[in-house]
Formats: sequence, structure tokens, C-alpha cells
Amino acid sequence: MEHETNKDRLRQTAERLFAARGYDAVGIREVVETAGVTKPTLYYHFGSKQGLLDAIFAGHYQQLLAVLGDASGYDGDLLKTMKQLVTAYLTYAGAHADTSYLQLAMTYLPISHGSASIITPYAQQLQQFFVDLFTAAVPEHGNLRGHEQVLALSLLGVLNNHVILLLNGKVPLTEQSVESLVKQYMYGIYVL
Amino acid sequence: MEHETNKDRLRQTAERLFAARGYDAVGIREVVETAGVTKPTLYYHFGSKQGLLDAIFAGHYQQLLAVLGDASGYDGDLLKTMKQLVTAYLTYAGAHADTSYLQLAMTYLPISHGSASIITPYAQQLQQFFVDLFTAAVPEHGNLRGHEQVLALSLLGVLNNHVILLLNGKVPLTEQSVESLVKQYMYGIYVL
DNA sequence: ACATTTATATACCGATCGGTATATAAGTCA
DNA sequence: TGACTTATATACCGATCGGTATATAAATGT
Repeated sequence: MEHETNKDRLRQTAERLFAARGYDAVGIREVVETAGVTKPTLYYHFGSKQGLLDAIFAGHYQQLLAVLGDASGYDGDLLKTMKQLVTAYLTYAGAHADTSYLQLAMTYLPISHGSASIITPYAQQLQQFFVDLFTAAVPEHGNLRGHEQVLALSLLGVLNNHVILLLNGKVPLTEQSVESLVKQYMYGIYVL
Repeated sequence: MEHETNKDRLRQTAERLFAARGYDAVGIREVVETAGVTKPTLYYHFGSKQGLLDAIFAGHYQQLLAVLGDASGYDGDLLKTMKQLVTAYLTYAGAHADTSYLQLAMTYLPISHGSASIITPYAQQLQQFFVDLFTAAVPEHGNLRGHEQVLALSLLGVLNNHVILLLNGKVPLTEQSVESLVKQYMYGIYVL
């Protein structure tokens, strides 16, 4: 197993503490003490507290966007591709609870909040997967034309809500629950 | 016009600052200076920084739950009542951006977060309006039986997503957009 | 008019914040 | 082996944190 560097351990420690208690509520002193190093080490690797958060999100989104890229091939079956994307998204969140909590925390901030701008480019790339999905589906589903952005935003909203319920242990992550979620989104509440 | 007390002005100032930058990132010094009083005044009225946040949420939810109470009478028409509740919820959020931002920020926190427990009782009362709606609809819509909790959570998730888009200026609040949102939730994406 | 209660201010507290100056250790390269 | 680069630690910085001790002002009640 690869030897864990101080840099890696600092980032993972910060992810855990920031997720559990919020970025502003956790001090640099607590992060370095928990990681077992000192402040100059953190500042050497990340430059600042803000730089540490930037690195956390860069890593999180790089992986998440790669996973969604793998799951996004559309072949004419909207339900199937949507299930693939949704499964990939929820599975990733379940396996990366700390950074997913942070992602949600940032997603539900006012635009004016200093930290919200950190994830704006990532959030746009994330949204684009779902926009592309609906855009690709327009030939078979003409009524979706012109609604791609709104649909992408609303589906992401549904997924993010599911993520917080999942991470807080209020719903399970099963093939069946994904199926229900996707079908309800596509066909409404009467398919239950 | 009623004379504004220092207590009122402190609470409103804190709502604005906490919403814009986050509870932990705003200090008591900034709140009292912006409000034009001194710390002992704040501590006299609210007891602590935490007590100030408690008072903010108590006020916010008291009004919100009252508004939802007024909008919740079910008369057999699920679409109609859902539209009433959704309109009340979104209209209230639009008119109370600051405390609604705070509500969202608290809603998307891990259960372990110290501040998340502040709104747990309120969140349960809020959810209950939607649980009651779906419960009341079961006689006409038998397939909803047994799904009331999950439906309530998912509808609230859809609404909260809409709230953040609304507050961040990404979608308008119109009768038509509410109609689309509710119909899509009930009947799926093909009603668009 | 005085006592009591409510509400406010000044000055201060110990603790912690994000970050840096300086020094040293460890690893790499020629 | 020495020079250079990378990575770490100790000690410290000015600023701010949440909160309080003490005093005074304003409002209310008798």
C-alpha cells in the first residue's frame, strides 16, 4: 500500500473536520494537530486555509466528473442512461461522504457567499452532464426541447436532496431506490 | 410605523450577515457594530451567539409554519392543494431571503453538525404538512399509500432546490413556474 | 421623589484565529 | 561529500473571537 504523505493526511483530515463542523468553524490548529504535523507544513503544501479547501474540491470534483463521464453514454434509452448517471452520482456520494457533505454545503449558499464561487466552475461542469443527457434525448422526446437547463437543475436538485438523506442515513442506496427515484422523476408520483 | 427596538435591529442585522457569509464566519463584534449597539446589549437580549441564532430560527419557522397552515386545507384535489402549499412555501422564501438561506444552509448539514439540531424540530413540523397532504390524498390515490414520508421528503427537496435557484436569481417565481414544477413532480417530465 | 427594573455602555478577559520568521532535517543530485 | 531542494518544526505575530465585570442611563412603579 502506498505510503501516505503528510499532504494526503492533512487533506483527508481537513475533509473530515470541515464536513463534520463546517469550514469556518474549524481552525488550522485543529487540522494540523489532528493530522500530527505543524502549521508550516500545511502552509507549505497548500499556501493557505483557502488553498486547502480549493485542493479538497479539486480532488473531489475531478473524481466525480470522471465517474459521471464514464456513466454518460446515451444510446437512445433515456431511462437507462438516467439510471446510470444517477447511480454513479449517488454511489460516488455514498463512498465519499465527507467531500459530498461539503459539496452540498457549498451548493446551498447565496451567490454572495465568498466560498460559493469556489465550486461554481465545477457545478457548471456537473450540470452539463445532465444538460447533455436531456439534449441528447430531444430527438426521441421532442417536448423536452428548450427545457434542458431547467430539467438538469431540477434533476440535480432531486439528487442532492437524495444525497443528504442518504448521507444522514434516512434512505438506503439500493438499485430499487434508484429505480423509484428515476421513474418518479420521469413519470411522476403515480408510478409508485 | 412601530418603533424598531435594538433587539429587533440586532436580529435583522444578524439575519442579513449570517445569511450572506455564514454563521461561523460572522463575529458578534460585526453584528453589534452594524446594528449600532454594543455587545452587552446583544448578550442581555439573546444570552449568547447561539441564542441569537435560535431566536432567528424561531421567528422564521413560526411565520413559515403559520403560512403553510393557512395553505394546507385539502379538499380532494391533490394538484390544487399541492399548488397552494408550494406557492406559499416559495412566496415566503422569496419574501424572506435571508432566513431562507439560513434554513437551507442548516438543512444540508450532516446530522453530526452542532447547528443542524437547531432546526430538527422545525424541519419535522415542516415535513409534516407534506406528509399530511399525501396522507389525505391516499383515498383518491391509493398507490401513494405507504410512501407518504418519502414523497414528503422528495417534494421538500424539489422545493428547496427551487428556493436556492430562486434566491440566487436563476429562476423566476411566477404562477406558471409553480404550475410547471408541481405538474412535473406529479406527472413527470413529459408534461412539459 | 425615590426605589426598582430594564437596558445600555466602557473596559477588559483568556483563548484562538490565520499566518510568518527562522531554523533544521531529510531527501536528491552531481 | 557537498550543494541544492524539499519538507518539516519552534516560536512568535497582530488581530479577533465569545463573553463578562462593572457602571450608568432610561423607563417604570409606588
